[in-house]
Amino acid sequence: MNIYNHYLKLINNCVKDNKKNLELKDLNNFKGVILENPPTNFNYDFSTNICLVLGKLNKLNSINLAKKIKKTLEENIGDFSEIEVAAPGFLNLNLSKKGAIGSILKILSNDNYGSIPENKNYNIEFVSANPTGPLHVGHCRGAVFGDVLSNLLIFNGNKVTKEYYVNDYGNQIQNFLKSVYLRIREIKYNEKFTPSENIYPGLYIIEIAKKIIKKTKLDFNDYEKSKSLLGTEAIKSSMEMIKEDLNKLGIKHDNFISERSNVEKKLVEKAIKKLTNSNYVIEGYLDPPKGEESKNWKKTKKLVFKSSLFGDDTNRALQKDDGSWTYFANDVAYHFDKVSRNYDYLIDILGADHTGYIKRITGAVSALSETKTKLYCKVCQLVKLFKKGKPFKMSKRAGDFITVSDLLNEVDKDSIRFMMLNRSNDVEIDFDFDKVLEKTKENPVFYVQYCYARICSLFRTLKIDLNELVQLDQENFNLNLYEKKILRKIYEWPKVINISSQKLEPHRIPFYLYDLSTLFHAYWSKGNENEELKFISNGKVKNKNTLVIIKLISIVVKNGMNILGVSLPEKM
RNA sequence: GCGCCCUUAGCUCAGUUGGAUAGAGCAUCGGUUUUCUAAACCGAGGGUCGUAGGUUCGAAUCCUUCAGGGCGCGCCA
Repeated sequence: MNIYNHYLKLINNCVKDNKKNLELKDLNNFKGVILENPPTNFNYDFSTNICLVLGKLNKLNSINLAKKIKKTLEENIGDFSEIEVAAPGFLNLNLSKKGAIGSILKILSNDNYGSIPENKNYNIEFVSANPTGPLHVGHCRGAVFGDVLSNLLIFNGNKVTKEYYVNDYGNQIQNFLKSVYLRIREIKYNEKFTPSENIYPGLYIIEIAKKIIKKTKLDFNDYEKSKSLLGTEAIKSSMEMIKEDLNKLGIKHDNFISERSNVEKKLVEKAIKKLTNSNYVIEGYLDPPKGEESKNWKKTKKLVFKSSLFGDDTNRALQKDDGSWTYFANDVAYHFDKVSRNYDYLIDILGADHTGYIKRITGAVSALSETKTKLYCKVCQLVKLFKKGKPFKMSKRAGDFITVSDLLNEVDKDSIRFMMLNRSNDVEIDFDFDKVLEKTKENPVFYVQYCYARICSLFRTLKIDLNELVQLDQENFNLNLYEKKILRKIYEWPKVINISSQKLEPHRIPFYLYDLSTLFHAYWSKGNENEELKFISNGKVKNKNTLVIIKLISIVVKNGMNILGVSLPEKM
């Protein structure tokens, strides 16, 4: 239920019906006409630019047109109590008692107020961290982002498959397995472990090694012979760590797709065959890489994807020199698999360092699906850690990077989730440990949670179940300024959801919830200054309608926090 | 050199898909509590929306130029 859309339609239809009287020839399907919340100091429920848009289209003076449309609306729509013409041709409108009651009842009658049913089928791939160790903070942002985006899309009635692509194939995995092997030798045979360029120094490898020693009876005297078992056990053990961390963050994927098994299923060949048939893949040569001089580059003939057709700088190799598949080739195969599973949309959540990858992979999806499936790539920028205002460095080489579990030891899940979303994904986050731990207004999570806790406390005092239906007092319906402001904010909620899901930008939700909470806290505090504005007197609510407005806040806050996956304590 | 992202108050950032007098938080200064939870509220100051053009009734938002910052630019994943 979107109140703006409801009244916009009503207004548009009314104008259409009175087209002749209004001397309008061209309506252009009301393109660009909007109804929205006016700037706060105007004290109107809605404002519309209809006269500006139609005036321009029909070469009429906007103010004169506005005066006429005002009259027409007053004669035909009973829901407005007041319509103001404002320069340069805006119409500001206030809902009548009947109109306001109608909107409130509509909101109350809808369990998922704000939801805009789309009924599409999405696949969203996120995290997909290499199974070579635990998650670090960098993964955390994409993880939360993907999860919340999924929640948002589900809230809008879509089917969403949350997927993790397990990169259990390729050189990084080989390095990882070698590292585990060396650690096993260290423990079992007291061999000195010396980190080198391709060997992972991280101490977590020791834990994995211990686990594998305990679990198997192999002697680990020959790397080649141990490799297959190492492969399954070490990767399994990594994935367990990763899943545990995700679980602590409240994230659960539906599918884990293995790169290795895609390769073994010959999916790569199938995908490439399709692309070859449609002439997107050719056998050819690539130019040497730009940027830095590379030492080992050789010009060899190989299979190449024509990603330059899709705006990429250059075509991309599908094979390495030795003829084996590149990471990209395997990823093309994976996306071919996704395309063939018939989703309406694919979404990939990427880290900032993968920006350059977008054109080739969206190109591949476009080619593989014959432009039927659209892939959206969303990039999350870096998270910079701060402690007591100072940057908190982590070095991957030394293996002392900060893991998600380190983070979770200090900061609770709710704060992490909220903070990771309290920025646009295009902007770097300064994540300050100390600020997140604060229980003040400076920490937005607590501020919103506190708002809900206060509402719960209010209902507790009144001995009314927050989940019960609260009746409006229609006879004495009269909202004060605070309530009107809150109600106007409540009207905005479906719009926030709409834009967030259309632009795949969930960060709008925490900002909105914060604003809504501010209005509530302000209203609440008025009771301290003025006894009249207290909600309760002698254990009973003074005005049922106030209670309904507060109930509306609780509905929206609850829906919003559910999407964010942040808990809402009833008492704080 | 090329591609993507960013540039809005002293600091960190929003900005409703082109609308009215550009908004929050922090910081600074000043005020509010025998409470329906002060973990809160109220007030004040603070802006050439990076630059220069263009599009139009109207631009922080769209187009172009330039400047500054970040990320990326193997057949690594």
